[in-house]
Amino acid sequence: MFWNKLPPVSTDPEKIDALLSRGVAEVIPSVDSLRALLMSGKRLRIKLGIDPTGSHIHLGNTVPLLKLRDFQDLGHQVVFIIGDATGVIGDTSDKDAERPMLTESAVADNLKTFVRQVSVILDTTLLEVRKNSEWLLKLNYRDIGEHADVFSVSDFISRDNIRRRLDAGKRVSLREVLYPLMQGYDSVAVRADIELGGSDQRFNVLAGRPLQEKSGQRPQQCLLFELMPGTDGEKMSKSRGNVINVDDAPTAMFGKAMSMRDSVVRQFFISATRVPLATVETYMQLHPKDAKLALARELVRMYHGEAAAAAAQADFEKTFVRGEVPEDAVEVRVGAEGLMQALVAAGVVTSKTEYRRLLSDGAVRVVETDEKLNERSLPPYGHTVRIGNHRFVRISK
RNA sequence: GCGUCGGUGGCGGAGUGGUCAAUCGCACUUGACUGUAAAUCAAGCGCCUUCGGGCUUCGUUGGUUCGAAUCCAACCCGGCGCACCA
Repeated sequence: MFWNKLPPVSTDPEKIDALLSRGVAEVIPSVDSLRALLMSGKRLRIKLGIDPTGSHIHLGNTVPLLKLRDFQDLGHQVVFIIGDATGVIGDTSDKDAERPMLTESAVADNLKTFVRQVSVILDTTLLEVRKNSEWLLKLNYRDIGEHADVFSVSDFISRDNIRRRLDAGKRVSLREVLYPLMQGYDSVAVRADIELGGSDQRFNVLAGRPLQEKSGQRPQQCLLFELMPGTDGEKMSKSRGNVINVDDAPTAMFGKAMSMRDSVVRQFFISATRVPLATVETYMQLHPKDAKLALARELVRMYHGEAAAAAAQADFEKTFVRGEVPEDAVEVRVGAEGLMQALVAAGVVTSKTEYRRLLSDGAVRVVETDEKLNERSLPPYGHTVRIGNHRFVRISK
C-alpha cells in the first residue's frame, strides 16, 4: 500500500520554511502552529480537493500541486479527493454562476486525464486517491442536518462571491450551501491534517475545521495560496483565455508565457515554478524581457523537458524577433476555389467577411516576398502567408 | 399561487413602433509604435457580396401593423415582494 513507499518524514527546517512561505497567502490557525506540526516528525495527511470538471489543468492549478510535491518530498501522505459527489452538487466559490451538473461517466473520464497530467508534477505512485462519493452518498438527512447546524446562514451569504451575486440580483440556489458542508466532511472522512486551497477557497477549506472538531478530530491546518493572476494580469479564467495549460504544446506555452504582462512574472516564478527564490530575484534584475524569457524557458522545461524548451525558444525568436516562419505553420491546400475559401474551410479564419477585413487591414502578407495580398491573389505553392502576428499558413498543392 | 420587474450580440448594459445589424464600456482582432509585450494612437468587431447592396438576429411561439428588439397574447426562465402571523 501507499505508506510502504513513502520516504521517512523529514523535519529539515529550511525545507519547511520554504514550504510555509513560498506563494502562501495565509495559514490557519497560524504559520507557527503548522510549523510545529511539521516539526513533530509525524507523517501527516495532506488533503487537496479536485473538482473533476475540466480536462485541462493550467498553471493556476499547479500551485497547490507543486506544494503537494513539497509535502511529498518531506515524506507526508498526499490525499487527493476527487469531488465526484461534490461535482454533481456544484461548486460556487470561483464562479459567478452555477455550475452545470456532471454525469458520472464524464467525471470518470475527467479523472483519468487529470491523473495523467498531474503525474508530471507529483509522484503518483505515492498518492492516496479517494472519491468523495465513497462517503458523501452514504450520509442521510440526519447527518446532513447535524453538519449544517455547524454553520449559520449569515456565514454563507456574507461570502464575497455569494454576496456579489445576491446584490446583482442573480440566482443563488439553496443547493449551493451544501458544497462547503461536503468539502468539510471530506476532511473528516480522510482525517486530514492539512488542507490546501487558493485563498478564494478560504470558506470551503475552513469548513473542515468545525466539522472535524465535532467529530472529535484535531481540526486541520489550512494552507491558502496567493491567487495567481492570468497572463493578462486579470483574474485567471479559462473563458478569458489568459491561462497556460500544462499540456499546451511547447511553442504555444512559450508564446503564451512571453505575452504575459511584465507585472505578473515574479508571481509566476514564485507560484508556478520551483526556481530558487534567490535565483528568481536575480532574474528580476534583468531586462523584463529577459526575465520573461527565463520564465518561459523554465515553464516549458518543467512540462516538456530541456530540449523542447530550447527548441521553443529558438522558434519563438525566429518567428517574432526575426519574422520568419515558425515550425508549426499550418498547411493549407488551395485548389480552384481560391485562397479565401480554403482558409475558411481550414478554420484559419472564421468567415469570408473576417478574411476580407483582415485583407483591408493589411494584415495578410506573404512571408517570402513581404507582399500584401488582396482578395484575388494567390501566392505560389510552398510560400507562407502570415495573418497578423500569430497565424502562419503554408500554401500547398 | 398572486403581484411586480426583467430576459438584447462573448460579458456588462443602452434602446421602448420606422433614421437599428442595434449607442456605449470591457474583452477580442488588426495596423502603427515596441522588448515579444504593456501603455498609447488608429481601424474593425453577425453572415454573404459583382461593394451598389442583400440576408438572418434582440428568451420561445403566435398575432397586430405598410413596418416590431420595441405593441398584444400564450408559454419558458430569473429577481423582488406578498401569502405563513408563528
